[in-house]
Amino acid sequence: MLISELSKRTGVSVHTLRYYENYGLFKGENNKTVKTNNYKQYDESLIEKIQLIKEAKEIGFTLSEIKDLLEDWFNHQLSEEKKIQALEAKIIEIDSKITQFKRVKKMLIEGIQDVKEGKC
Amino acid sequence: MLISELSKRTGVSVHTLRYYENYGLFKGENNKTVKTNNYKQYDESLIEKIQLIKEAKEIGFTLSEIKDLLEDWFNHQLSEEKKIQALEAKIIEIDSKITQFKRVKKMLIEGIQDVKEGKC
DNA sequence: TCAAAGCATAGACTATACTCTATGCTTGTA
DNA sequence: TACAAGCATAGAGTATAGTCTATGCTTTGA
Repeated sequence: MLISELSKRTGVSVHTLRYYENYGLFKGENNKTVKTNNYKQYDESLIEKIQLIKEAKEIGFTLSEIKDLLEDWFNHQLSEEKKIQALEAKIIEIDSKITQFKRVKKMLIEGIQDVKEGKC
Repeated sequence: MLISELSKRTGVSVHTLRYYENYGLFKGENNKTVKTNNYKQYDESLIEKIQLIKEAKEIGFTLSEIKDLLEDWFNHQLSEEKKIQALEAKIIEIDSKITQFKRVKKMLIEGIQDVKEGKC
């Protein structure tokens, strides 16, 4: 598919998709059978990849982190073991982030208590 | 205390503290008994407040969001009920963020499965 | 007492992640 | 076939959150 379809199907603007592509998060391919233009083709599998990028960004991962993860994940040179290590490292990061969220939640709950006791 | 002590005790640089103060996250007071300078005094209670700012930032809250929350929380004009509402709203946001984290975690776990099955 | 360290304000600079504009070529449709 | 819409690259502009520099006054300690 071309970039505008990718944009429609992922909900990410064409501009942003181009930015991501230049950043190195994914790559479209020039269709070599067509010589009159240099339009890029984007693979069906990118839809899922871009959904992951969106979600990862929303939970605060930087593009740089996402890039590193994707590069490991889809690197055919990398051993299965190394890929799993990269993914597991991210899962551990997520777990510690969740812990941090719970800590802030606790602070806010304590804040509610303080307000109820007229301490604020 | 003066700003450098506040910096040491919170681990936030003097520059960043000034940035936060100008942003409106908290306020130091000029000591009116001293007329030779305009050094600002920072209250002991700010330490906890700044810890909260740090944690909230680390979990992805913007300074603008943090400002709004603190303004409600420590606004003496605001009713107890409204304060609790503001705090509860943030707690709900945190819960939905945690859900989102778990969703990304699930994606990564599925990624590990795919790698193990040779799908990547 | 005088120099270093600390305080204040103001403004310039940086990084990240977009977002938009300009320009030019290609494609598709009335 | 003409012209709007789509594609591409390049580069400028924006918002957030710092981070740093300049300047000048004040305090403190050898």
